[in-house]
Amino acid sequence: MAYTQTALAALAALGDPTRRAIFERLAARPLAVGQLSEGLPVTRSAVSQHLKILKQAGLVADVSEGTRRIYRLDPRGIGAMRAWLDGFWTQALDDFAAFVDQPHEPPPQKDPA
Amino acid sequence: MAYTQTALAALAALGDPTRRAIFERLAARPLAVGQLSEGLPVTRSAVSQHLKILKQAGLVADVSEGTRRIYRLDPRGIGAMRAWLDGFWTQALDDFAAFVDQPHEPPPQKDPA
DNA sequence: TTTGTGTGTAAGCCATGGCTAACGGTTAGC
DNA sequence: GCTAACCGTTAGCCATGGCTTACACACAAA
Repeated sequence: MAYTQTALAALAALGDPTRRAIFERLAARPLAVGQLSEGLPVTRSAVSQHLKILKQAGLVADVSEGTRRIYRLDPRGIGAMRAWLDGFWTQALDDFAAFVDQPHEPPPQKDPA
Repeated sequence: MAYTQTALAALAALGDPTRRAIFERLAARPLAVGQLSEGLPVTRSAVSQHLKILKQAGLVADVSEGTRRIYRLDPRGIGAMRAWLDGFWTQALDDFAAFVDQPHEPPPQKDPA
């Protein structure tokens, strides 16, 4: 499960509101750094720093186009997060069903050691 | 799309490493707060504060069991995150395919207004 | 009621990290 | 060559938030 590290980095990256805004903005269409910063309440420098983190997390990818640098979504980070979440999805449903079906189940023992 | 707010709160909550550790620990099995803090490098008080945030994000749910309080995973928050991610998944694949199929596509215009 | 267990909460400290300003580097065009 | 446009990086400031300590509340057993 080598995707775990990528998934954790992606989760940490998308924990910041500004990075989520950048991510959602790139989902609409690929953009250069300057265009990206125009619609955001922070400096182009801040956007560049966030893009570095998003890129390391596998959430975005960039392509040089002359002097400009076009950023777009990268499926790798998103896929890693999806796989990570799916691991808990069925487990959460099972736990939920257990509490519904057996509400009087004794609680887990204090120290099974 | 009322799940968006829940998804954003869940993303912000899982951005913290300690909260991810709590979340993964609860995925193994439901636990009380005391048991939860025993396996973590922080105080029980810190765990309680994190659980409050995770609960508000719809990621965990709790049930009173005498004086103890059993926490388990809540499918709602996880489902909201999955739905939020799926909205970008196909878009990311499309963007990726566009860059692969047409690498010489002209960059987006500077200001379409 | 009294005692002990289990938990949530408030106050405060302090490190993490997001932000701006300034600089340096690269490319395109003249 | 020179100039302009675009971007990444650094240094440093400062607010956010995670942590601990101490306190307050709820429940169970005696």
